Amino acid sequence: MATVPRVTQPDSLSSLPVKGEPLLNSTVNTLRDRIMNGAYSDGMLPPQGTLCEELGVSRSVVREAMRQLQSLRLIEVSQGAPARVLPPGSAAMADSLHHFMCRTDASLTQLAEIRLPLEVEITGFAAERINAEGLLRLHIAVRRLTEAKTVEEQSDADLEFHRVLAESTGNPIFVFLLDALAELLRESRRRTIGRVGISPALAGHLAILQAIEKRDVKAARAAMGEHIRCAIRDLDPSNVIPSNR
Amino acid sequence: MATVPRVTQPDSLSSLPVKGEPLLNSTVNTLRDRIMNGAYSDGMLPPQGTLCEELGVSRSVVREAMRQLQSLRLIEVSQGAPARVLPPGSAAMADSLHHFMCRTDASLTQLAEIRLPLEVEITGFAAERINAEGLLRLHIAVRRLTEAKTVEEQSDADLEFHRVLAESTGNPIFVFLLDALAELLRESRRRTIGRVGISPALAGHLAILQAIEKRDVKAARAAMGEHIRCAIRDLDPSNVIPSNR
DNA sequence: GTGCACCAACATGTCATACAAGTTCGAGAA
DNA sequence: TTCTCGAACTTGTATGACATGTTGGTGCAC
Repeated sequence: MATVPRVTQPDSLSSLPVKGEPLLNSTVNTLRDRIMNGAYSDGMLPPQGTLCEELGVSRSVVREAMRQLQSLRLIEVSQGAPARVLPPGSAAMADSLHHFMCRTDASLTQLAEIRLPLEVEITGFAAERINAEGLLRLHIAVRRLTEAKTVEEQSDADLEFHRVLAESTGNPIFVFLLDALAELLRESRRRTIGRVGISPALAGHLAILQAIEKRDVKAARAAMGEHIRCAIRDLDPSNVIPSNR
Repeated sequence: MATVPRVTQPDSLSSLPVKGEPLLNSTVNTLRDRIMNGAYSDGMLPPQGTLCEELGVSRSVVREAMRQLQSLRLIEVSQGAPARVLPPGSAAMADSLHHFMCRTDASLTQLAEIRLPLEVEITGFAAERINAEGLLRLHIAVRRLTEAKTVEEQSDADLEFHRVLAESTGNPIFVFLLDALAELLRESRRRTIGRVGISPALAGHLAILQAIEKRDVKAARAAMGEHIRCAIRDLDPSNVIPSNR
């Protein structure tokens, strides 16, 4: 791939203490930079006591900093064991989206309105870029959907199909965004499948797969558009997203 | 508008202490629920000491909980003054997107690949749903772009145009997502404008505005698609997003 | 009376210490 | 060899103390 602008982590100067800035801020920045730069590549953070000595701050500051990193989903802390670095994922984004929707009274229908263009675009790229392995995974996902016994399995197979498409774009941000949306639509989707069955989803997936195999971008986009619009129609108005995690 | 599924905050039971769960978790949940439910509607949280008594926990716990809410961008804390509730915004999402892009080496070009379908869809909805006030604001934004002296003003006018379109969809999630993307593309856009001038942006905006005034959804979408693709072409490969906030 | 400077009360930031509770891992028993 | 158990380590919570920043009112100067 050609040289392309990247989101980089400039030389981390954040360690040097800034006068007037709370100690906590620089501590958070230092730890975040270390994590982003791949220090702690074994996934284990040093114990809080060690960090205190290294950074020259008290355990309160280290603890509060780690709490922030925990909410950012950069690390996971549990009592007794040292904190672990989490792999990059969509959980943080799902959190922020969830909070936003709760506080602005946005509806699931409006969320699906965002999903539509994303999935359509993903499908278009996938039709252009998918490789043999991706096609195989799509076939497997379709088969899993037909053979799934429980609603849980059906929902998983459905999600897997869309995820393979997103991965086939070669653009990780598509996967990231789709995951975040899926997280919020998860419960809703499960109930929809339980109510209307898998027929609509299966028909949609087959049409999409067929178009993709022909490398027909236009038809693939159209099929996905229809598939999503159909899913929106089937949205159960009583479905809500639970606020607890 | 019809009755539609909403993201709701179910009756907050999270206050009841769960055995084995760290005190901190329930404290975070309690405070978050209170904020989401509109307690503290004056925007001011009680002092930490008061919260300690109310929740029956020590100040350490309250402080760590507030740190988490701070990283979630739900509150803002500053020394000396009590913490304030922040209005819902896209900052948290921009954070998570930023972290994800840093850790996965995603490029700005890939980010723009996501922006394309979103903006096109937004423009389509805007062409259908925009009202007189929205049209007026679009005209003003175009005029501001032509009359802007500094790169800063140009960049602002550019952003304003896209923001009005997003707001015209009536779907707050579009605004939310676009804001988060814009935050990351901000520096890049500024440099692009400084390098290639406003002519391409201005031409694009005019074409879009013209199509929207005719309520021509197809033409509006096409014009926005061309506009964004043009912006992607002009992306300066040397542009990077700074990691500090 | 009006406006300013200043100070007291208050709130948060940071530190130190102590103990409770959970995890890990090796020594020793079966 | 395998299982059990406990010591050492690590995080969770509480408390008290002091530093630093903010707020609002008092009282002086004009």
